[in-house]
Amino acid sequence: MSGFSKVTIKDVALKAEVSVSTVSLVVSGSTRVAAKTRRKVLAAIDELEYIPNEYAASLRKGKRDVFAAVIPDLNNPYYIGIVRGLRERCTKQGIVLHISETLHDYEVEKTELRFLRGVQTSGYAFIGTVLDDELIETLTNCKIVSVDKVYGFADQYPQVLINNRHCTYEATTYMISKGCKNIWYITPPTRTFGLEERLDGYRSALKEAGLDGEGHVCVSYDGQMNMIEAGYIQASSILSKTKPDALLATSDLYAIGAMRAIRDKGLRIPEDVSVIGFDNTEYGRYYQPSLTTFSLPLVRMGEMAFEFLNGDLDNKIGKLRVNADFIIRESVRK
Amino acid sequence: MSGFSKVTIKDVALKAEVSVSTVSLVVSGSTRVAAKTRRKVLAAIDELEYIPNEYAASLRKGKRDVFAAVIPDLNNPYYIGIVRGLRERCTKQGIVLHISETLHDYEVEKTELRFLRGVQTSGYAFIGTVLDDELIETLTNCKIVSVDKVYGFADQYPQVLINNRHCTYEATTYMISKGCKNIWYITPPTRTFGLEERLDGYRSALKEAGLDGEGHVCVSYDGQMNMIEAGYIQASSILSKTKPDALLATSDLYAIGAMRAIRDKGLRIPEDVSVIGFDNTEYGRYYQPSLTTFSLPLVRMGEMAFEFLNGDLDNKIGKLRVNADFIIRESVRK
DNA sequence: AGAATAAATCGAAACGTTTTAATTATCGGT
DNA sequence: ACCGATAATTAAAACGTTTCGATTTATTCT
Repeated sequence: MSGFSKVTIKDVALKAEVSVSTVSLVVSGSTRVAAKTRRKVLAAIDELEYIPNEYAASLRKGKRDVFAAVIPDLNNPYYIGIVRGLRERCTKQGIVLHISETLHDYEVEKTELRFLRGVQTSGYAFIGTVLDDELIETLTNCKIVSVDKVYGFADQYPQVLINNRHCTYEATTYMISKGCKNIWYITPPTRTFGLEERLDGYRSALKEAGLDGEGHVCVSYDGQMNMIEAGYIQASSILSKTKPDALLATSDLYAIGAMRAIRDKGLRIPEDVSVIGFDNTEYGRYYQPSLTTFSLPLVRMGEMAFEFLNGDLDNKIGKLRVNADFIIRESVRK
Repeated sequence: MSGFSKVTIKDVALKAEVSVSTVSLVVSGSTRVAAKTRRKVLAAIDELEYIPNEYAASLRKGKRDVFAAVIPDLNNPYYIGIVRGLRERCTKQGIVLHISETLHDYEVEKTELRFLRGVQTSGYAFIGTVLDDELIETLTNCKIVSVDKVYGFADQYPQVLINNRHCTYEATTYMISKGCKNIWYITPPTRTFGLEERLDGYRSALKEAGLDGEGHVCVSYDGQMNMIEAGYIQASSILSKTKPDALLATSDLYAIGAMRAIRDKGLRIPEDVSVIGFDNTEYGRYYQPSLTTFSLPLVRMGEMAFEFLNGDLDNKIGKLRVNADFIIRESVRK
């Protein structure tokens, strides 16, 4: 625990018999300081265990490089993958990444955003987050990128998106090709652009095959964080009113809940009902039967978000599409 | 996006026709300012969209209340639950919680810790993290608490622990009572105190029952982050060399991997082999068969960690035990 | 060797707050 | 209507850096 260290740059300067400015130069790795003095300073720093005060530095510099990853839920492996890509690049560049879990709670969003603005956060990655316009508008002097999902006036900001429409289209036609006729779709309320697209892909495929998809959507309730449970509830509700032979879910987590619901009804997967998820989680992969799903390049998506925030992709203000791979496993009938 | 706002306290003071100090007083919610002036200031703040600069404030105040949650892996629901309890309390108190994911990577640990010291982090919660002595020693002027697991000289710091020994003992005797005889235990390397205790509980139960437990441990490799896969690999290796009738795992995630391995061998759960996990994750709950496991008061544990850091539990420097509940479901034979 | 140039170092001013101590305004009691 | 006390306000110093421009020291070129 030790004492009240509080070693400042001044102490170092004193010990190294050199000016404060020189120490600062050394610390920031400037080249215009003689090797000999640098050594002296470094030695002093080492001995005194000097740690630069971030607050003072950032205050003077006018900003610190802080990026924020705003996600709804730490429990969703989907978000975590993206965050990981973001974080790796951040630490590589000495940028601090602050992770904000909002739980879709307005109060939390507000306080987190307040803090983030206070520390002059220069880059915000909103991941699967729908933010109040009012809240978004308070963000000034910074870069914003939206990953996969999207808030109200999102078109003002760059987005990294997956080929949503194509995925659900492919999944649905795949099921149809295996003989499924009564295909239901489990999704949260589609207030977001990405989810809208997914729904659209699903419907198009049904329509093309001459099947009716209008009623075959089951929306889980808003703000539901316990996703597996939500999937269970939604699937149960479907099963109680009809006899589907296929379920398509916008998340592996929904799918896992759904599979359990199917089993609880005494039905078999995939013989009686086929299931397809989304995200290629470890959970789906090791479930029994293993889950057919889409694999998203999550880490890469996080990296792309970083590149936007970091100005590497500067002028390309627009959507950046990323491909999801269809992973065929055991949960759809042969 | 807008311009270069950069509204400072000075601007507010100017607009409200009042001194800088008064604005500061208002912002910090002091009572010694007249209602009339307060209104004026508040109006100015509102109009100018003033956001206090955290850096300046913290620099002046000497510290900001920042706590850190250091965890190895964001993908483990176990850690996330604890973090959530911690975070809730933090935001309630206006304390910022910085989440550090280390992936057990020394370099990451070092840079994260460096940043955290720079922002004068006053409380560190190490969750499931084994930190280098050298690294820990650099932490000064702050509170430290260790949750569930423990590093080298941990006894200097308070810990919140679960009743590990009791859990594994109970799980093992339970399996024995159901007729299991060849019970294996899947655990990561037991460098940590908590895991040591768990192993001990398992061994005691076996010994008491006159069974040999010495060889019946399967250690997954170090630093393995993909826990389900690790469980799968370890269980496969067990199954290839012997014919266990029960598997006990230190995490639901290991157990899920193990269950899949068992199935892949053509064996049934629980008829051929029983499985018990740890942590009571959603995944285990909805798996088929649902997983018998231990439910930990994760959120409460996070809250307790907070209380230590916040000084609420001040003098009690020691271990704080928390009970885990045995959740009996379908994965153990009747 | 001396002037001109380059390299290394330094002093001091800022960055935007909080806080202490001092100043000014307000109030209750006579 | 005045005094003392209390409430409200303020000026100015400090927090620990970075950075600009200036100064000193070393190097190069004639």
